[in-house]
Amino acid sequence: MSKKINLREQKKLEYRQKILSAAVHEFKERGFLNTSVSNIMQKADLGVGTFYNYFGSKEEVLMNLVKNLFAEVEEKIQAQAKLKISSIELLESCCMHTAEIIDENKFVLPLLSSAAEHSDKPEQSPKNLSPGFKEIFGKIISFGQERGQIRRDIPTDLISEMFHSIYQAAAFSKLKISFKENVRLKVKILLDGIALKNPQA
Amino acid sequence: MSKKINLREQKKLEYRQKILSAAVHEFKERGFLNTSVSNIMQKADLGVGTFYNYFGSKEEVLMNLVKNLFAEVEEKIQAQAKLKISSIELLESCCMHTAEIIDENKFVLPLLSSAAEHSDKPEQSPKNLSPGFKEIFGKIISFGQERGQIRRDIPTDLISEMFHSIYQAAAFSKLKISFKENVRLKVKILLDGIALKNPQA
Amino acid sequence: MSKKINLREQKKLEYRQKILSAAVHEFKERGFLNTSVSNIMQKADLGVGTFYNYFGSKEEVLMNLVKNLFAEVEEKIQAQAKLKISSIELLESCCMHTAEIIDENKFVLPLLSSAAEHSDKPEQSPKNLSPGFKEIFGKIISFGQERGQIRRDIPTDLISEMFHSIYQAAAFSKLKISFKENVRLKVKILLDGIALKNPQA
Amino acid sequence: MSKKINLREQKKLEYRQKILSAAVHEFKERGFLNTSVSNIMQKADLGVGTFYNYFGSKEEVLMNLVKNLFAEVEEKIQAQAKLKISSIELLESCCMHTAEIIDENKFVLPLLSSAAEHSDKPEQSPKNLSPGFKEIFGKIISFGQERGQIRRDIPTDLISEMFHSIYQAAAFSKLKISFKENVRLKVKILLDGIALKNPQA
DNA sequence: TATGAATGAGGCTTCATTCAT
DNA sequence: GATGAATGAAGCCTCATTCAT
Repeated sequence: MSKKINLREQKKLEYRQKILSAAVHEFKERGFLNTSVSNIMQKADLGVGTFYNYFGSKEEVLMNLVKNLFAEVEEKIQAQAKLKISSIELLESCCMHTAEIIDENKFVLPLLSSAAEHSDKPEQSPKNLSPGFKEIFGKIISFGQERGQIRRDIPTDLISEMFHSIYQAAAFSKLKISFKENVRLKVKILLDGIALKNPQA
Repeated sequence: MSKKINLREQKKLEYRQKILSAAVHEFKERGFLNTSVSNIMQKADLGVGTFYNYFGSKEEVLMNLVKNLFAEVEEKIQAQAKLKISSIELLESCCMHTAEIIDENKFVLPLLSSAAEHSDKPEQSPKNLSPGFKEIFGKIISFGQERGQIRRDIPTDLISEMFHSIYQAAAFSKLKISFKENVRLKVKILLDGIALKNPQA
Repeated sequence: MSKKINLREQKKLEYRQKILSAAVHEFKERGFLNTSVSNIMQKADLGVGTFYNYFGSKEEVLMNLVKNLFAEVEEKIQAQAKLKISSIELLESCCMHTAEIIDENKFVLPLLSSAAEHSDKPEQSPKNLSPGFKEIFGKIISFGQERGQIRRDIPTDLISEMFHSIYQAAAFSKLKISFKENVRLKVKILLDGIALKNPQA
Repeated sequence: MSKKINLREQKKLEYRQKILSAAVHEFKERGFLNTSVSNIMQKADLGVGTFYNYFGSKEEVLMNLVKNLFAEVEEKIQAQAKLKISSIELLESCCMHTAEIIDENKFVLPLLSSAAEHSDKPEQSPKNLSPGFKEIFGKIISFGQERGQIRRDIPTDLISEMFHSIYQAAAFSKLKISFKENVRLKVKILLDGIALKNPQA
């Protein structure tokens, strides 16, 4: 009995994963908007109807992917935060870890900024997840501001937004350098722009 | 005869303008994706079919709008460039002028980064216009780098890209401050990040 | 120019009529619920999309049909009302005229009572038209009550509802007699049930 | 062994009942058409597939419910029939008992007149059960006609049909009075319309 | 026998594009 | 050249029914 259930559950998980993978593949290949549920399920080698046993809509799939991404990012950052380094150094290191994770999932980024436009169901918009992104960096920044390592004449949110936009821009860059290098250099500028050279005692 | 032709030409221009204006209005109101050709032509008080005498697709309209915008931006910047100020000061002033123009046409911005996704005809993507944007800033930056006013350890393109992304991010910001103020503060950081404090002789 | 418009308008009317006719045919044949927009347009020999140039939904088509029916009924009744006869006689004669009209359009009747259940768009429910039906009879009845020709111990609305239900029931009757005869006999009973034998002076 | 079978039989009955109850609940709550097999089985806390071990379709469930209802109505009427009262009085009393039962199960009524429409399997239509309803009243009426208490110029079936339609109409009435009061008043009219005042010897 | 996930037909609707006038 | 109705592909989603476990 329990075996039976396990088998089923396992199959379910497997299918769910199959759909997610197919979705990622299609999103990467055709972009979110040009991907239809039918596309995804064809790739997944499953019936269209099956999709709706797992997700309510294409948007929901995306949200899932984004959520996972954020979870991963956050985890990495938590680990970094334990090290005894300056906020500036922490930000730099976090940025690079984040870049690494996003590098593998760049297709979600265009959506963070544009999906809102497409949907009649704003409550499902991935944009709602984006704050999570900024909050993480926001904490580090405001801590740095408190400790006098980061300038205080610019609102924390705004700085946070700049970090965020670096990923966006890098994801779409047509420059020849890699995503990660792109991020690295921009982060360098940004950190130079916000760091206080003579930290207050 | 020539007069008749002129009249016709004029009419054509007039219609074209009507369509462009209607498109701007609708894009602002409903967003690019939620605007249909029919929407535009209704607003323009013209037949749907007429649209296709002037443009090949909605995307093409957008491209036109973006082109015009860039022309306007460039003009402003050319004027600034004649003043005898440092590259940093020039960039700052150009950024604010640009912000002013974009502030009125924010609807094009989401498209600069995401429209590529929507279209089966990538050759028509507005993305192809985006370089124009960066080139303008690129010139100022590289001039500043030559004159030792701007750091040289970061490729010009990359810095240029950062300026670009500031507009993107500001256009979508949910922070309470205005678009222009948002841009102003970020430009401040960015300039601090790229300026060489002790210009080389 | 005006001719051109006329031609178009004519074509439009013709198509509209074509759709309505096809709808009636299909509704009769398969019932409202089992009829799809696609069914209708196939019968009408027109593209599916065309349907939406004329009507917003299947429900709207139905409403149109019902509206027309009511208009016809009302017209007949107005004519009768001018005759100098007792309310009872007037009701009888109106009922028969109504029966005649409905006889040709019985397929709408099931819908008057059941369509409400099917629709997520209650505001479009044909039920909202039904009142019109009862109001017409209501006026005659209440006038008869005032004049002492019809019993006053039963609310006008309720009597009105009974008339209405006679059509419903007759439309679905499996008895061998004709729709009109069915109505005639029931009306007879109903009138006997509501008539005051000795009209008050 | 026989015990085991009994247990199994019992379980089967229990499940069947569970499904029927769940169906009633859902039909009441969402209407017949908006209720899916899945809805019912969820409410019944059973697997969807199980449904098909007991019933062939949603329609079949409805038929069962209607059958039960009729059985209940008939039982009440049989009891009444034993009293020594006139056919008119008997009808009145039966009508009110019937009203009471139906009041609790109004959801079946729309279906008596419209369900036929929903199904591709007309042989399963609940309409086929409706006669049962009329037969019961038919007996009383024809007996009354024989005894000279009810007019003979109208076919028994037709009068019977009128009784039937009273329930239909009352179930859907939008008037403020209660279902039972609605029925009571209409029955009053109907009885006045069919009663012979001076019963023939 | 119970289960419930998979299935795909089928319904609705939108809209870019064509084409007869 | 302007018009706007016709078109049908394409997307979304629901749900009765099947079938492997």
